[in-house]
Amino acid sequence: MTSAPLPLLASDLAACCSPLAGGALDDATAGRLARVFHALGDRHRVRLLSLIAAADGGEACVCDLTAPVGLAQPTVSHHMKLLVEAGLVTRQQRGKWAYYRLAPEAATPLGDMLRVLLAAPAAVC
Amino acid sequence: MTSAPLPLLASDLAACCSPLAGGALDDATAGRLARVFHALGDRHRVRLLSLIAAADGGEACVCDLTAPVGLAQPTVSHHMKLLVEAGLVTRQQRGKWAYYRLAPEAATPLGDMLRVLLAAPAAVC
DNA sequence: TCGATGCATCGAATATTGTGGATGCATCGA
DNA sequence: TCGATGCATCCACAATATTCGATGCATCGA
Repeated sequence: MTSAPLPLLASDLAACCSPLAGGALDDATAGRLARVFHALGDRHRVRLLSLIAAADGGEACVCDLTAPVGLAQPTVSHHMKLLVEAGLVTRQQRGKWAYYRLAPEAATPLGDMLRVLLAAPAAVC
Repeated sequence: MTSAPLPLLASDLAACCSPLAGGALDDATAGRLARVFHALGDRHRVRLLSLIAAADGGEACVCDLTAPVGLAQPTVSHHMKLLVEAGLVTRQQRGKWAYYRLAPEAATPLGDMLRVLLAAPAAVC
């Protein structure tokens, strides 16, 4: 994983959708998707995401998250950074606190799925 | 990543859905989801998946995949193993060839999304 | 102005992954 | 029976990720 504020869920993926090679995803598109999936490929990050989704007001600060996931504050901060870079979460600094909430641009298949999974994991069964 | 033929997409996730902690995913469920996402968190694997989806008859053998992704055969074999273990793909040995196809049990939010993404990446825009 | 608090970043140790050459096992056709 | 072919596994190396203590920067309340 490198960097780049990462587009992802919606808007910027628009820049992708280049000519498909025989119906299959081209490498660039695959790479973009993989970056989001990669961000979701850690149980702590999935947990963080769901904690935010379930949080009061749909937002949470790092201090709300460290205890539930059982990780140190710098570690949680690191994971949150990855989620933000993946475009899955937004960060808003309000005074002393940094509030995270699910990215709103998730009006995509991926976003739909996430909302379903995070809101009602029973639907997966 | 450890092992376990991994359940995933549908059926076995049924065993999950344990009592949710305050609306958030419990650790075990998060772990299960993360395992699937992790498998999708590599651009080559996303590519392999889409190549299979787009392949004639919906199935492909390793020999069909090495060239498009530009990886050596052992490497492709390794990635395919991960996809199978994640429950995203099934493997069927027919004579000399091993045929891979998308797992059918993908009648889940995750599966729906994958089908949309792989079939019509334009929908992501 | 000062101490306390919330977070991000840095740095370093450790653990996981991705990768492909070498190899071995089946299967197939001759 | 033999050589060729398709794959998986083994092994080792390089590249990445995860984790957290130490540290620094803001902000807040007194």
